[in-house]
Amino acid sequence: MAVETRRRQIEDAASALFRERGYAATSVRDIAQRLNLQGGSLYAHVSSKEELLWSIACRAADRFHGDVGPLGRSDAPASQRLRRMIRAHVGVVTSAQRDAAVFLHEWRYLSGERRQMIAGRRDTYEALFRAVIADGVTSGEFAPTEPRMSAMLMLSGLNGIATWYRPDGDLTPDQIADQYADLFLRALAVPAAMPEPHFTTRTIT
Amino acid sequence: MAVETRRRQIEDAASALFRERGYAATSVRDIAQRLNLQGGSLYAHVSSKEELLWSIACRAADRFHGDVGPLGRSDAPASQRLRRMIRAHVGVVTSAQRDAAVFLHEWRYLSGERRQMIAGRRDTYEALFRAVIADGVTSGEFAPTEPRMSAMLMLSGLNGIATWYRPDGDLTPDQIADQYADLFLRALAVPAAMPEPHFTTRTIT
DNA sequence: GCCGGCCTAACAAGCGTTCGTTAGACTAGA
DNA sequence: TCTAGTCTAACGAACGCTTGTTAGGCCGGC
Repeated sequence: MAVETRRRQIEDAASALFRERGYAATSVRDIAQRLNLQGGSLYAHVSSKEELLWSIACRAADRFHGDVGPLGRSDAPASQRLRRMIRAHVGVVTSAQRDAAVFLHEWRYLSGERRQMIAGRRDTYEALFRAVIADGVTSGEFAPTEPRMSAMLMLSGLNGIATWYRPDGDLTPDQIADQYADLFLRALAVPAAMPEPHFTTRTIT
Repeated sequence: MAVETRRRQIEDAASALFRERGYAATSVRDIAQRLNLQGGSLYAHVSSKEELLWSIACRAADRFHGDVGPLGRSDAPASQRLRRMIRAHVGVVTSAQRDAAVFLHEWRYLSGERRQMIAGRRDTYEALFRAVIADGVTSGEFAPTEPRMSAMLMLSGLNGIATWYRPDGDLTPDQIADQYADLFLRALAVPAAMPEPHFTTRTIT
């Protein structure tokens, strides 16, 4: 309990510092100082600096997959799924901003197996967006496009939010998400010139 | 001459390493090793590690502003300017990939005045995109949108290319740029459903 | 013979991590 | 109720190593 709490405090302080200064530029003593501890004292709760990074990256990955994954696997129309995913993704990025930034940018300082694991979860997550876009294309909801590229574009854009979002800014996460979703969905929409004969046009290969 | 060349070699090696491992995780000895030198020997050509980072960030900033800036300030229609800017930006990102990545991600390890200078050039560059989008909106070429957000989205997407682009991949920079431009311009386009009446619709695309 | 370019050697500072120790709180037994 | 034992959380010093940087000397080409 008290141990658990302390551990969380350490992870939170580390998460903030890793985001502010980067993993390599943050020392164990920096983290300890935020909690008014000595450097060595952290090792009662943590087995190494890298394991700390690993924990933070994992809990961020959990949130992304947990919040966004199910929305992508529902059987709603692709455009609807996509909009919901975008909203959820922006939700994670803004509410767990520090963790998200660590997951997105600092994971590469992990080594070996741990690094591969996070890379794998990243890939799986990206594949989720690719799949929904591909679904929309084959169902005729979206204009033909290279899902690989549009998904990368979308995720780069969404992840950029973690860089510039400020909780005290004048835009709520949902406002941002909706505007982004509008832009993306318009980018993917089939040109209205010759409107599709409405719904269940699943037959396009 | 020989000095200039050596200096360039050092900058290039440093640029590659800063991109691969990050500035803080790259040691002066690492850089020297790439050129079969001893760590201390670099200091005949370089006054500090940070000055090296500064040089690399500057030359990247020069390329972005030099290649893209003029295109944004021409008096062509906004959509045309934007497409050209995107192509040029992707050109820089792919042809000076390492420098660009350093400019985009490692500049924050600069301190004091130098850091502010690069941040300023970044802001100016972003403002260029915002301005073109705003132009397009007021001229009726683009649907009403928040230029701040659409510009951030665009730049996040374009800069993400620096992360995943591989010169030996199966997409040329121009192909990537065109696909991205298509997506962006469709996202910004005024809905064709009820076309604007007047405004001398200068042909888009 | 000078001088640019590189070497080796050293420097102080800081790194992640370990370890013996301690202060305080809790618990059990007499 | 005292006391002995145990547990926890942290200290603070030290370890071996790496960091950025400096200094002095050697060598080859003008």
